[in-house]
Amino acid sequence: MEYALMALKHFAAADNGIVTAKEISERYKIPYELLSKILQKLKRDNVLTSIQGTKGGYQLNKKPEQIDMYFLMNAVDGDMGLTECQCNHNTGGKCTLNDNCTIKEPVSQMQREIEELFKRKTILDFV
Amino acid sequence: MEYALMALKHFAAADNGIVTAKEISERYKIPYELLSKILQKLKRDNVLTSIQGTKGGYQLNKKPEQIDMYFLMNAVDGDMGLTECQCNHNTGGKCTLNDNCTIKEPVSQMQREIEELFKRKTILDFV
DNA sequence: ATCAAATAAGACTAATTTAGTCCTACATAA
DNA sequence: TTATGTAGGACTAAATTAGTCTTATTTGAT
Repeated sequence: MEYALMALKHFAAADNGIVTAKEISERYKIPYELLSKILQKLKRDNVLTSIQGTKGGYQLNKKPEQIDMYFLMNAVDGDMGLTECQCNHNTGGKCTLNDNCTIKEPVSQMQREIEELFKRKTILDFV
Repeated sequence: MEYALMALKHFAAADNGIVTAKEISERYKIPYELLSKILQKLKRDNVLTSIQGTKGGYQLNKKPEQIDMYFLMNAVDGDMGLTECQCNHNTGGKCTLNDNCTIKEPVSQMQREIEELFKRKTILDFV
């Protein structure tokens, strides 16, 4: 996650310029292949666009203020959740405790509040 | 964490009564030894008191509204943090990226906001 | 005294997750 | 045709975590 944020901050500062994975990797001492994977995920979720070949690289596809932390965490780290069951709450989220869980409602309430907080934070807050 | 919350909800409902690990474990189908460990942690951090021997068990040591989620997560799951470096921020928190980290300030700002949210939530919200 | 029912706690296991590496394929500008 | 880039799958090693096993200790009751 921190790698994604640092990279996106860099893209935001580069202001629509094309930047390569190698540049970012060297500049911030982030393992190249690991960073590549992260940038590919960001591309897959349309946060970045990519240009292949020589003179290729990545480019922001959204304004910094349009990229929020909730979206980012789901894109980069996978579903985020307060508890096990809240993790996949948007993919049908099965609760392993089933009938025995006594805290479904307050937990999902809290999950909503966390999500709101994360949705309010955008890359703009990181530049 | 969910086990701790369910247990504490049960204690709150039992209203200062003594409850054994076995009771809770059977009632909610929580593995006995695992639950025991959790209750011991809660005791270690003075959320519960324990009474040994026959007729022993655990008892709430604070009012539900005095037990907040931030404290709880630290007690049960260990330090909680948005990022690696924020995890042990109260134990000197070393950042593995050192000088290369470009997002220290906004990350710790966000960490503070998360902590505030967690501190506002107490067991009272779960009963 | 002894027994049963409880907490206390350390050592261990198995499964999962995750950071990071390795390798190969493909795209493209010069 | 070559150098430089993205794309992506397979793999490894380390850390984490849920859960188990075992042993010790406390204490009320018979």
